[in-house]
Amino acid sequence: MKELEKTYNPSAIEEKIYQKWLDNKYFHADAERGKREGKKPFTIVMPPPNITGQLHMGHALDNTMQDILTRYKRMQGYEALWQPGTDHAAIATEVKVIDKLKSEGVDKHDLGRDGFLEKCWDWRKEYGTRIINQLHKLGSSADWDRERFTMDEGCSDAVLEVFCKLYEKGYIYKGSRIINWCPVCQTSISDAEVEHQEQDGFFWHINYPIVGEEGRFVEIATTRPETLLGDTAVAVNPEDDRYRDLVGKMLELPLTGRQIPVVADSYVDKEFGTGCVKITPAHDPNDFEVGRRHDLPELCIMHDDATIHCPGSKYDGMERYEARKAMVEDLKEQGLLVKVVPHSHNVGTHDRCKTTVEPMVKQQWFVRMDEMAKPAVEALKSGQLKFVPESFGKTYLHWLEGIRDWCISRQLWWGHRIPAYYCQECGEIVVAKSMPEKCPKCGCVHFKQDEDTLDTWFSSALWPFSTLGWPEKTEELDYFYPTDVLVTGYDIIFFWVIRMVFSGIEQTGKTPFHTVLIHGLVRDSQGRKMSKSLGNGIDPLEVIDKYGADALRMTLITGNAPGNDMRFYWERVENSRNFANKVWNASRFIMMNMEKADPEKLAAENQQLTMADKWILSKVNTLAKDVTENLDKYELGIALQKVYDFIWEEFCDWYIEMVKPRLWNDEDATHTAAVWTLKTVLINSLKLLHPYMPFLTEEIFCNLQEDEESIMISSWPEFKAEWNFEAEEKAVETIKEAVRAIRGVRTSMNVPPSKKAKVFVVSENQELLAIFEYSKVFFAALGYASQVCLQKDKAGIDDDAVSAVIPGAAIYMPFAELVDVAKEMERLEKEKERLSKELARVTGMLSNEKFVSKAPEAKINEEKAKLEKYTQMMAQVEERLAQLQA
RNA sequence: GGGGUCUUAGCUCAGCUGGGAGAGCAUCUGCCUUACAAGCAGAGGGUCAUAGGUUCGAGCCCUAUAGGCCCCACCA
Repeated sequence: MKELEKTYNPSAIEEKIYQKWLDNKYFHADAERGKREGKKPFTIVMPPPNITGQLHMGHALDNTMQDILTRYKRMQGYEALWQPGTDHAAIATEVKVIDKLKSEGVDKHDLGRDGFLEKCWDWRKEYGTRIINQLHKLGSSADWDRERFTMDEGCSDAVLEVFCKLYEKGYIYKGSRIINWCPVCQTSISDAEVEHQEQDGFFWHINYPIVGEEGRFVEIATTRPETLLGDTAVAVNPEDDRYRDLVGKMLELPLTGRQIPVVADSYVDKEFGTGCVKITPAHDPNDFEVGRRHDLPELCIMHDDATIHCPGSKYDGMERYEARKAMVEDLKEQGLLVKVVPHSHNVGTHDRCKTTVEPMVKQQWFVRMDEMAKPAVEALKSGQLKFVPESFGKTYLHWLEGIRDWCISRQLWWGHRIPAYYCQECGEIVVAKSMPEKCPKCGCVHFKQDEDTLDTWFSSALWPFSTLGWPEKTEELDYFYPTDVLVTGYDIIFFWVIRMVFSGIEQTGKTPFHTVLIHGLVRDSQGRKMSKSLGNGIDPLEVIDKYGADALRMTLITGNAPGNDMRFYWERVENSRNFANKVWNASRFIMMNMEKADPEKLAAENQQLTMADKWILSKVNTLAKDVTENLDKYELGIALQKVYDFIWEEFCDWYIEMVKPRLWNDEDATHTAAVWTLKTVLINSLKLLHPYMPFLTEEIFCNLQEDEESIMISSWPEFKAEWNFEAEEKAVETIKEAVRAIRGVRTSMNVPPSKKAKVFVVSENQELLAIFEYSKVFFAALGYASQVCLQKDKAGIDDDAVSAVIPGAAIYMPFAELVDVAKEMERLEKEKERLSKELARVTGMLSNEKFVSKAPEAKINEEKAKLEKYTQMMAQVEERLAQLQA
């Protein structure tokens, strides 16, 4: 057996251990093996990190949770697959590559499509594995042999398959609709990618002259005067008496000389603004709808970079805000600007670059959502899909119920190119997995593929099954799909979770996972979001470097409930590190004692277990049951807290201290039993801790047992009936209570630990005395006793001995020279007060007829037992007080 | 405008189906006791936001109020 260092040093072992795991293929899940051995599958698909990404705290949390679940299930005997991979991150990567090229003085268009894509693949080669390597440092036990990429061959096949199927079904269509346009990224984006930000702006009130009625105007109010150039009507509410006569009349659109009609549409709110709304169908989603209802022209007045497109006008070519300024000036000059009122309103921005989004009418590809949303809603309502915590199910439903068609085409080069081909002769659109041979309509053989690519989420929506080989009928798909749990942050429910659910149901007929485990954000110590611009981000790799991966993992899981944000404190990492060190040192102690033990005796089946041994076995047994239950309910934080409390308090602070006298005494007949129990309980604790702290537990587990290969492939502790010792549990609790009482008294009297005292335990309960008799060895040690005397009465105890009362017994310590009678009485009075409070509560309950008649019997009996206990203790305290007063 | 969520010790947060309020850090008091000072033994500290209600019993369930945070939303 190897001697352990005095303090745990994670950096010395983590890499070595991880390499061992990799070498032994412990992370590898195998469908064939699982089937052959009759194992149940357990599957998690890793949310694929972007190839542009670097490990941040969000990843660390997300992956730690997944790793805990995977390791737990693997130890339970499941064929556990944690399917990893990376995402091509269409727009994010394209932007990064463009930036890189820019720094080299190269423009994307200079390279051409193929040249640019080559640069993107170079990027992927260079950075695609960076984050994967960082995930290794965290201890992630994903099956790296199965690592996938959203643009690899298989995933791309899945994309083609889905696109073609949905197109045939009529769920994908190409159309001219209003979409969100990012003028900086020069692409359309989906609704989910638009962030609404409250901005201070103005309401410009403008008069539109009524044609043929000199001096009469319609006053409209707008927050975007520059879109005036695209107005093709003014709308009023049909119920609005003020403007009833105007409907059907023509207005002269200022600055353009064009004439536009007044239309009536119920969309207009009479109470808001002036009740007259300028309608710009090509640049506002609402106006677009109004325009379609009234068959209005859609006049596009902007270029893709958001400069004004208005040939023949002075504003042509101006930047949008510059044009606004100029137009307001001109309106003012013409006397058409009525007033300017400050007004704050929501502005849509692109979540990636924060540019104000420009709604535009463009030809784009869309996924029809109405039909596919229905089964996704049903999946949740029927319970096939469950969110943890449940409240996020409401978010999910709410979003699905209001869902609009999904714009999936992007004017980017990096991504899956849309498999639509246009006949060069007749313009026919053919959607197919590859370039068609000839046009089904005209027979022409020249085609041009659509220039656009797909939204990056189109491919990640297929991730749970595309990674398993779909659309091929692979063994993996058959065995591991549907997957079990999806772990992700609440910020990604709309983008990803919803799309995986409806895609999974549509393509495979099955909900892709039964549980979505949601976590929150890791914030800085002041509760702020960690961000690059604030510079407040904490690098997980730095934490691992300083304190070890296990400490980081533990910090991220402790004291956190699903779905809640958490704050990151270095103090908390220190605490985690301290715990790792505690486990380390306890193990070190145990190993030192194992060395001295007789290996043959230690290996024996029948150990001569003492009360204390049975107590701790019973405790670790219950712990295994509890932790399992909590893990099954995804209560990772609670489960860890229980392991922590058990190891630190019960095992280290109590049990180890209890067995020391036995270990130091070679003559003790139960010496080996003590070592055996230490080892057994430690091993079980390590196993329960392993999912959380894989490195530490592996290192100790293997040092402790040279014949064991890895804790990873050991079996998860299960509750054993033969380790259930209720009587011993109760007995040890009594001893602990006595020890605590003694320590309390000693501290309050400032007795130094070096000063031992004779301890008398007085009780009329023979059974109780027997327990103390049996526990004498460690009771004396823990209670700083020079000698323990057990007796039925107070014979031979000095009147001025210090005393304490526990249920069923009184404890006396003769500290003649130290006793301060006044202080002693004060303490007893305090105890009396406490007891009378308890008694009042219990008697109150028990004398309440309604309680007695309605509460469950177990509860009533529990209270009755307490009444007895407190009454008895009270009597002893009172007796002692009377004695001192005498 | 709609929805969600939170308010518990000085700080940050746990608290499972309702049955005597917990942790870490911080504070105070003793201890270098042969695994660990990254430690040990004690202690103090809470009208569980407020007001009602349901219940034998509420931190937990219901209603309202106040404050904080988040998400969604087409009010120009």
